[in-house]
Amino acid sequence: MTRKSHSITIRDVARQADVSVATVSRYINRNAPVSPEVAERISKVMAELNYVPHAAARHLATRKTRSIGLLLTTINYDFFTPLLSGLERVVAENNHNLLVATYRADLRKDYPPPVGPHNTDGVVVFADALQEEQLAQWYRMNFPMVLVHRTPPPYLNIPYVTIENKAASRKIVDHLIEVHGRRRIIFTRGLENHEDSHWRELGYKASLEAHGIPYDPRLIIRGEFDREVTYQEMSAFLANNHPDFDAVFASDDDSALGVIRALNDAGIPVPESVSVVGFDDQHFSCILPLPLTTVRAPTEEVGRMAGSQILKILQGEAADPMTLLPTEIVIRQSCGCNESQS
Amino acid sequence: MTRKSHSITIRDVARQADVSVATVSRYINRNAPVSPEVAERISKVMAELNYVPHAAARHLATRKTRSIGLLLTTINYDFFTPLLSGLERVVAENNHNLLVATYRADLRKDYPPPVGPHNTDGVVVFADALQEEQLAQWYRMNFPMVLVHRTPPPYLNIPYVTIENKAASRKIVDHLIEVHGRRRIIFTRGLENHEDSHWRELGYKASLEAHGIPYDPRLIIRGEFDREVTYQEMSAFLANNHPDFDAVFASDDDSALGVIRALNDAGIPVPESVSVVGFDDQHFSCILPLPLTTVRAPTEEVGRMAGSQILKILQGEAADPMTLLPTEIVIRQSCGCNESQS
DNA sequence: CCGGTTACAGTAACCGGTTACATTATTACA
DNA sequence: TGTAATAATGTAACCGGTTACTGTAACCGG
Repeated sequence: MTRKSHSITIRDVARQADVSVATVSRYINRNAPVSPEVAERISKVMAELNYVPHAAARHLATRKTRSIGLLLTTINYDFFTPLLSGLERVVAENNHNLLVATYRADLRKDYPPPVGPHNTDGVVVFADALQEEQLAQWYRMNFPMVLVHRTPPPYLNIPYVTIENKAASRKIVDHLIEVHGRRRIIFTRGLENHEDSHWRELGYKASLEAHGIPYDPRLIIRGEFDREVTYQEMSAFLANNHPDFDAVFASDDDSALGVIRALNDAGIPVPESVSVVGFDDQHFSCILPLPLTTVRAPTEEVGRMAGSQILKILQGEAADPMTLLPTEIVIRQSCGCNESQS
Repeated sequence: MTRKSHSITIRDVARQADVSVATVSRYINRNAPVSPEVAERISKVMAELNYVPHAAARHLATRKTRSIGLLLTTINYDFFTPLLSGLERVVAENNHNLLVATYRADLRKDYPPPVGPHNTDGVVVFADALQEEQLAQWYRMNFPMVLVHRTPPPYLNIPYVTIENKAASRKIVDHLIEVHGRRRIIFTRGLENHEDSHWRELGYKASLEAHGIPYDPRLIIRGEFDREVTYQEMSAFLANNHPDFDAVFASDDDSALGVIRALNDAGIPVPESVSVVGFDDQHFSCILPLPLTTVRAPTEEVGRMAGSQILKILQGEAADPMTLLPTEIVIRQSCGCNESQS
């Protein structure tokens, strides 16, 4: 293994262009005047030598990494594709890099998060990838953060971008009740501690209450935003003698899929006997055999907004404390309607 | 904005623990013996001060960034989720960071790639995110790379991991011909320059030839691995008076979806009149109204292998020049079969 | 008891940039 | 013509780690 030949430094360029390193640096950063002839010379030498400034050296000197971190709990769901895509775009457009990492605060208490002040200028934190204590610590050292799909605790003034969960949830449950006359509605809960799940449940309850339908805890089942888990749980629910029900509000589309499969297995006709609705409007939701009635979540937009907020902070501007993106229900057929809408 | 208070350096730790910075460094890296009492002291001070070593300083000194780059052409397809997920996992398990970036060599000729020797220890390059010239340059300075879904040109000895495209393509076309008696088979080509597409086309041709079916260029239509593009192209094909056909081999599942939609629009019954098959076996392919007959591509495994190969190189071991992951055809219903298989 | 290791620790150079400060030449203006 | 401002550039300290080199003391076999 030959020694790393990428050892062309700014001094090499300086020497060859017969100027000082300071001048080269100035030329590169265009932060001080450089005479045209000298600029020309430097530029030529740089091209010849194929010189690219060493990022770490630059970071060390400027104490900026020009990269922002994204902390996820997992990448395993297609849900994250648009989030990543949106975020990456704006980050790249602003000449920053994106460090993607997964971290489960609950599992890796002993290890520090893989991205943080030591290697990024700021991070975007998804849901509960980080625990409050860590957020608080970074907040104290005012390290730039923005939370997505999570509200900071009241004493931490961290900008966040999330979506309207409760109103839309309420609306979609209203739809089940008002349009389809459903009254015994199951809710498949998302992940523990996951705020989206919490709000969706509140919307569900609000709708029930508004319609004078009593809340029945037996109709709440575990879903964890996971197709398989929901399938298992729903199957188990159906296997034992269970309370009546005539609809399911799944906490996300993946979960809805699990529900539908379990119902199919049990020979229960959907949507005739049981309406099923989801949340997110993932890519697959409109191409299912029974297109899903769900709530459209602007996930890519969440990514973009998170990016632009964190960049704002880095530029010294104030970020919007809260960015709440609107959601809308999209009626397809799994609720029992037969409209076909994109 | 108060000055960045993350200025706790190794010297602070050293002072407070009453040792030299060298000793602290040794303790942190465990690369030289440190007496138990001293270790204890350092450890305590580090915890108290909440010290985290500054990555850039470390990078500069060691000339290692402990991060690896992933260069994609886009993140916009769910296809990338498993790739990312697999790669991130092994990278994280080996205490490295993952820098995700998109880059279209063809579009941004003037800009250097966002990840490279200046900010990573090695990169994983997807398909044609980089042009040959850039690969060659990095190869010359022996910068660690591994290619995914791309074969390096013969004179560049770069490890690559990809999947068996041709054999599987041939097999799936064989299936159309032998089991379903199809003989006029459309191929929706993927992206120009995209090797997968090329090999799949070769498999297609090989099958035709083996069955004595003449190759008809009029049956090749543009698809670009894109649902929408394929839909448009297929619709256009159907709109004008077109040669007969009785099957479509789409270069990927997304494309297959576009095909099916166009056929549905035209009132052509699938799979009765026309068989449609795809490639990749994406998440959605088995939950479609007409479950897709396709080829299972182990994309997550590709991510994992790419990760382990690049890490091997970083550790000075030799990587496998080629990692060819097997694919298998999965028969569902869009070809006309009615087996139901997961 | 002695020469040679080994364990442990400190000093300071170095990684490759940025930038405060200093210097010189040129221009502007009274 | 003299003085101040400005443009263009150089020198060298500094960012925060790592590590080569050095030194001391304890240890080891004979």
